[in-house]
Amino acid sequence: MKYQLDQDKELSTQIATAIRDSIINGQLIVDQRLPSESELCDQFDVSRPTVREALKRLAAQNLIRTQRGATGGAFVNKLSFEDAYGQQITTSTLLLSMNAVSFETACEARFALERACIPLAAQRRTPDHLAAMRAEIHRQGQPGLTDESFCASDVAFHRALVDSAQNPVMSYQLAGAVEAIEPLMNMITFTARKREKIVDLHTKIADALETQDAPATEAALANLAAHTLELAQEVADKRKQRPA
Amino acid sequence: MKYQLDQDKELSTQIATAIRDSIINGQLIVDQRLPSESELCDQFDVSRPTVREALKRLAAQNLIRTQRGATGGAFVNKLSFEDAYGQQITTSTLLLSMNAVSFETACEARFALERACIPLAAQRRTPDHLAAMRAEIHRQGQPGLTDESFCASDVAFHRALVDSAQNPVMSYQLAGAVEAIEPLMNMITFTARKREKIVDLHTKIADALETQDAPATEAALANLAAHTLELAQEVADKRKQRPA
DNA sequence: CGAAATTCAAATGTCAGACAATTAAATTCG
DNA sequence: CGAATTTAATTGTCTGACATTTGAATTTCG
Repeated sequence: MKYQLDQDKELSTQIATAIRDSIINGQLIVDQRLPSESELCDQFDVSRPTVREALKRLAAQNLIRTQRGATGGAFVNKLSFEDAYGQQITTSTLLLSMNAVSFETACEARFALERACIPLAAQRRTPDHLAAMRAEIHRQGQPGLTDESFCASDVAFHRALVDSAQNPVMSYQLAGAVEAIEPLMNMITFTARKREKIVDLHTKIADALETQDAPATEAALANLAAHTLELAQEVADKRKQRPA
Repeated sequence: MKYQLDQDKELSTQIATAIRDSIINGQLIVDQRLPSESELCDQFDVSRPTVREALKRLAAQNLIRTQRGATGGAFVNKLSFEDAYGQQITTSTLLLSMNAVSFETACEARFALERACIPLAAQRRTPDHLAAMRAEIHRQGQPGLTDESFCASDVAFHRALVDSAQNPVMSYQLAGAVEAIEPLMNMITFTARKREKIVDLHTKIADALETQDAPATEAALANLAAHTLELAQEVADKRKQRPA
């Protein structure tokens, strides 16, 4: 294997990029073992710490895993959907908070994308999915639930909805949109009255999904979207009055 | 700043996690300088190579950037939408190829999510967006275009469509779905006849979007989706006949 | 002979100290 | 005062060593 390195960047970056490219274009396949660290030192003509920094960069992206011991080494990692979910959620959450994305914008994206799942969900939802959704709805009705737990349950409800479309690629793509909004939702205070309303809207969604009525489900989701935006507006208004 | 480290994992992982958490929960804010490497060595009671491996992990996720020199150091990086796009596309592409996701599944996800953009796109699309889409359509009609370039133009067309909804969160979330399918599309041979058909379908989408007719745009997109699946089916059938 | 215990070797994980390169600030000098 | 120089702080890289882990080879013993 011969590597042509870039220029100007740090060595560990160049090496990480070279190896990453080899993985992407298929020269290195899943579960294949990379050369040992000392072999990589020779190949790239750098010291071991530099090689290790490069490998850590790749490990941070779940592109490789390392094992110690006699038959150990660095192996090309099969990126799992689960790993990808996690990365996706972390990145999305940070992206929203660091760029001060408004609740309206995030909400709009979330509900628009979720709507895209409905036709498939109506077609494919299983009793398990419906049960998961109803379980969260029930949880949301429990008194004494903290606002954080209520939001977490809300996210779980929507995740179940998305998963019921039974398309792993969609579930992955939507993970960020569904989860990253949670920190923003956590700024809302959910009174008993508000929770009741949301539980009602969630129930209507689950009911429509159960009858496999896609248009009705879309309509119910649209109602929830509108209601959520109203809640956010209230918070924004209060904040404007007393911008502490 | 006091850190409570996990256990059992490698030191550089623990340190990276601790710092990442500080960034996520807001203890470290954008552009804030982290302690110097030697200070981190003292804080975590590890050697410099170990600290550096941790920092490289964070750098690989665009969470920090480093500068050399007297006033240098590691700084919390503001994760830009652009950076996030890139990560998203890389991850999505690898996810699809490593998990052998079928063209049908990826296609279904892509068109379903893209459909979610239509109502907003119909409302907000600007002449610039329409011009970008028509430019790609024109390109797709050029004779002598390679299949790769044709696919790249197709991706650019869809990206323009998504961007016309003018919601950066949606553009980000869809980046993976729109771009990651390109390697799969590249396995299709686009004859002149097929290209003509696709150009026609693209044109219908652009026309409908121009008149801000959301239902018509959705219908046109659905036609494209159906046609794309047919093409994929052809390829799959051929492959089955002669599974070389 | 066969199985358990031991040893071995290879690989990653960590440490210590040094020097190189870069960069902004401080200092010096015309 | 301004330009050139020096200095100090920081990251980037190298060298070499030792620790730890782990599978495989070897040895030992029933």
